[in-house]
Amino acid sequence: MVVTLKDVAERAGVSRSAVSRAYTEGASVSEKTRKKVEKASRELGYSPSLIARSLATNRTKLIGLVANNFQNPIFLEVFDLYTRALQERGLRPLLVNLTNETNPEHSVQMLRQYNVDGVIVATSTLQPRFSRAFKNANMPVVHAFGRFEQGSPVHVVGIDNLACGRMAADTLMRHGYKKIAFLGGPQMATSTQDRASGFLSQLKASNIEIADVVYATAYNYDAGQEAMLELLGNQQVDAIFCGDDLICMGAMDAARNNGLAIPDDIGFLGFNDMHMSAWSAYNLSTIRQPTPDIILSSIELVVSLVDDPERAMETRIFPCSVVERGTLKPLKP
Amino acid sequence: MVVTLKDVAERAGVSRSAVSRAYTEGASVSEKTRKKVEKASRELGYSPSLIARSLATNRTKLIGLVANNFQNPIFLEVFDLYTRALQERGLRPLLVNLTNETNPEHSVQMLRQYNVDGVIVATSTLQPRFSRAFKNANMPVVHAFGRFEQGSPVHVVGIDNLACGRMAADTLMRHGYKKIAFLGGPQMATSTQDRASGFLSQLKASNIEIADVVYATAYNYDAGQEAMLELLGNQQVDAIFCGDDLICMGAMDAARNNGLAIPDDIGFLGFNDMHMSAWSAYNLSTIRQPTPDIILSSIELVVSLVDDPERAMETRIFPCSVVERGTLKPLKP
DNA sequence: TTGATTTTTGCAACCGGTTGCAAAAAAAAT
DNA sequence: ATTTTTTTTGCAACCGGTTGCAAAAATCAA
Repeated sequence: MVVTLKDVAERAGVSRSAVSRAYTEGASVSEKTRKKVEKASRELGYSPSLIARSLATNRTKLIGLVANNFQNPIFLEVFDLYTRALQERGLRPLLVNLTNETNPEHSVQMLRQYNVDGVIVATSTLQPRFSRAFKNANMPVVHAFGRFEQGSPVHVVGIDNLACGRMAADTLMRHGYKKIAFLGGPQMATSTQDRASGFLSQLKASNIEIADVVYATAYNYDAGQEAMLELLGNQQVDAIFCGDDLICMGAMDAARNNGLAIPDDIGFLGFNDMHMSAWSAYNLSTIRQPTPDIILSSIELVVSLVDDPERAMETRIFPCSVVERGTLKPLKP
Repeated sequence: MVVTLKDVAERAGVSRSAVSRAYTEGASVSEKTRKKVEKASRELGYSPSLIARSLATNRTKLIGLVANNFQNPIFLEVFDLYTRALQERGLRPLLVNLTNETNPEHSVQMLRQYNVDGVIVATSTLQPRFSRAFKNANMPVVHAFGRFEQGSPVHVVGIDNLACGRMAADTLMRHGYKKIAFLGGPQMATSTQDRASGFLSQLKASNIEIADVVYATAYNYDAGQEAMLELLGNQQVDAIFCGDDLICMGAMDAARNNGLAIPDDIGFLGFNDMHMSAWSAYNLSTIRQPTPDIILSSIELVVSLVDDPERAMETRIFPCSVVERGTLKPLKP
């Protein structure tokens, strides 16, 4: 039924090892036998079984891609980049959806059963105990979009959320806003905490008192809308820094539904610069996170970790930048 | 280093077969040895290797999930549902990104190397030769969101796009529109062709002449916007049926940017009912595709195909429905 | 031509499980 | 207590590859 190494070997009149070697980069085979093997396998339509190879080599070419937010379109961009970049390197993503999962052991189990070569945790909202659990199970793990901190037990590739918070504060002040609020993502997410803390400290440093701080319950549109309604119930504000573009869109729609004009009555600054932020219905000024850089770098890192698990702990931080669009009033001259 | 069957067997004082059987549903083991095995593997932290099991059983529990559109957020909803539903059944999705891929053999290669148990092609824009190539490579394959047609060589789960096109026409006429245009997705997609053809035939049956027909070059926002600009250059229309919600949003924004009010100057009817369609910035009237039903059904089908590859060819069609929101003027009384 | 050196090859064991088969043990029937 | 039947167990082969090692073949040097 299915063509195996043995069939090819017989047809080519060589040993099984010879066939195996013909398919192994840098193995010791003469040009003559390689040609014979190639011919035979072409005629038979042979393609080697990665499963069998995995068993022998203890390498599966599978990378666990762990995510827990399938509501935010930014993650479609993330998956797109990951799948393509992994594919190009001959690796395959094994997608693990941790929405509503609370027990790290389950996920460890899943990934270990498939013997993944490495794990990339691609989210900023998963509790650190998950990546730590993978680490403890002896898998090479990289936390992409994770928190940047000293002495982290896992490799991190991401951004400096504190610096980004400060950048957001500077941007709003530069645009002349005074009554500034923060509308963050879920409060237990480290990204939210850091963005908030950088933002608040920078305002304080300029002697501007924060007008309000609210947190959305999730990184999605509905939660943004709800949080904005809560905020509107409080005192007047003239600008809001949102912890995420999607949340920001929810907030903007809530503001408009309450008769507020953007940016005349109220300014918005988002975070991420997802594709949709450029849509004219939002035209969102935002802080861009260099997603492709983070993704590529996290792949490089996890790949190198496979060959050298004891590699020195590393955190790679990429700079963010402000993207000016239409949700902030023009700069003071 | 890693705990194997043998280690557990030794510790439990039984044979390797006994351990294997303890982990196999319905195998012949006494309660006593099962307990011994459980205890030993708990103490050792054993978890069986699916790779090794796959080699022996010729079942990998991997399902190839083939997609080619990572720009349309509807696919994030699709991935979410697939990953969770597969996960619940002890299966894992192997995500294959076919953006820009033109050679079916490449994808066949990939999936065969990993010995996937089955393949779900989840897209309406992939050329049929791809799913046929999988089929020819002897993999159980289901085309979700595929074209419904007699004598299809692969199993299909989806909707009747012709009927949906007619439903769209009826809806627009019911709302009193007369100068109606069609703004489709890519013209070579079967879904586009069928929606167009059902739509046009139904208008003709009511003696309404179609005002214009244009096609977006991709199922995404930018393409929708461009196509709308093209359409605006032609004669006046008062309502548009778009072949996809995302395209529709692009078109709506283009219309608004040209000073048109929705639905007073121009009405829009979308397709899919993605989450975003309910956002107040669009509040899109649309035709709902029962995505969860299609996904669950396609999983059931591919799973049953694994055990019975010769199963009679089947096409499962789910009904669509109209979701009335705010982009069509109110019904005539 | 002969001997030394390098390259290529095949054997056989191994990766970590599953499973058909026959023997052993347990349970039921006589 | 003995025989028959049923259940449980271990042996050994197998799934489809890889790889260390020693033998064989090819190449080079003298």
